[in-house]
Amino acid sequence: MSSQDPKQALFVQFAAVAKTLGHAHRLELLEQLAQGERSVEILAQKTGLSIANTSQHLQQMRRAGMVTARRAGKFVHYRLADDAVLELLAALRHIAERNVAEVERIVRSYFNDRDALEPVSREELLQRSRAKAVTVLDVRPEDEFALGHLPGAVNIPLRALAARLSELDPSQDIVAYCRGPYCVLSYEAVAALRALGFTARRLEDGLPEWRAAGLPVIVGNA
Amino acid sequence: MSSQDPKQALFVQFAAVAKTLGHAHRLELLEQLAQGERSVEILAQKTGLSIANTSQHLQQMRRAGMVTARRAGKFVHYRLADDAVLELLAALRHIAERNVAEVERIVRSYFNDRDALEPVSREELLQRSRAKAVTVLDVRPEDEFALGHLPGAVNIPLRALAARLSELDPSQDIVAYCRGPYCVLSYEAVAALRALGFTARRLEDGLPEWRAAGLPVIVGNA
DNA sequence: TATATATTCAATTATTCTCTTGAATAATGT
DNA sequence: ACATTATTCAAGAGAATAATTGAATATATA
Repeated sequence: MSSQDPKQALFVQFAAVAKTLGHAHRLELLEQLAQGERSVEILAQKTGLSIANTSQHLQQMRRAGMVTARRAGKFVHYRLADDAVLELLAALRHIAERNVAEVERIVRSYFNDRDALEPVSREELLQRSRAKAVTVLDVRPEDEFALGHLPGAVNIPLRALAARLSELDPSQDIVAYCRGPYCVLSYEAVAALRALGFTARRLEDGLPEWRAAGLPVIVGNA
Repeated sequence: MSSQDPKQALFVQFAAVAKTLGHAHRLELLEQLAQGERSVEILAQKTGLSIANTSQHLQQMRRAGMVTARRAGKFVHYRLADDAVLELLAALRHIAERNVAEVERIVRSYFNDRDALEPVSREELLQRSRAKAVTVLDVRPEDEFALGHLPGAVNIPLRALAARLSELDPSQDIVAYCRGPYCVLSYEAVAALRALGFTARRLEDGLPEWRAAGLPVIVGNA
């Protein structure tokens, strides 16, 4: 299979890895896997794909070394193979943000409209959180929260937010976070909370990036 | 074009950028562009692709925001759009090296055989080069050297090495470099020089990574 | 051992991508 | 204006990929 030129042979391999990122469904699966280890069934349910389709995409990513699989009883659990996957995704985002007009348009028209404020940096949140000077709000679904979350975070999924406002202290600043840079949940949450008079901002990025930065995470049971 | 869900719309865009890396020819074009700005014709010649095919691949990368083009007279010069492209390529390499068996096999069977020694780090080379305690040898073709090279480097393309040994001081250590991590030129050069009794090692990575690290580069005229 | 469940495999169809060819465009020089 | 050169465009054949379906495999439970 490998050509005479080893560099060519390597480029073919690298291209195969890159090809794996070249599909929106797979990027969405990777965003889910960045939250933690998950079974095929749950991934299919979260993404709205069929089980067979989900399985095929996962296997393709496994062949490319992007994810690994582990069998536990009836279930096969997938996870990211490497922290470099997050770096790869971050670099992909940077290029698209800075050089693709359509991406700038989407980000401006949707995300900037909803939150003109700078996000809170991880360092700032860490300090304020240790000083108990802030409410850390995780707006992801319960199961993702259970898989791992920020120390001291309160979990109110976006869909339940309106019904559970009483759990939030109106006198304290709120910092909301969710799955990652373009997860809409925290944007929606912050917009809703501000409209209700709360002082709310978003954390930069999400849990996977917090974890990748080596900051403390409360790890739950799969 | 963009779906209701802005995240989905962004994933489609990110996937389009990634798809662009999913072809060995385009990775090779990017390696060339990492040396500096180049015209379509020269890129076609360096890669052995037809002009039309080269042009199409370049335009695809331009649409994805990976490269930019600039017209100068009859020629259109392409260059990398962003330093993040190098980061993206580095992350791609890391994942493939660490998780794809075939890549490990190629690297071991070709590159490790040729050079079991650790490469010289950029920092080490910078110090020894300033102290004039080392010969810095650029084994790329003349035109790539002219586009930009390390300070104080001597340019002897690999193909001319055997004929121009007299230009090298046998009493001084040699550090060879070329286009990047898997450019075979410096591996071949080091192997050949060692066989002739020289003390020779490779620089880690190549010129693009040296430049990306913010280290000094002698820039030539395009 | 028989049955249920989670996942993967295999085959099919529709779609997309690659490369080639020849023509079109854009700038230069006569 | 005309020919020349560099690049891009457009169209088509052939190859690769994506999603769907139903069958097959592997594990757990009765």
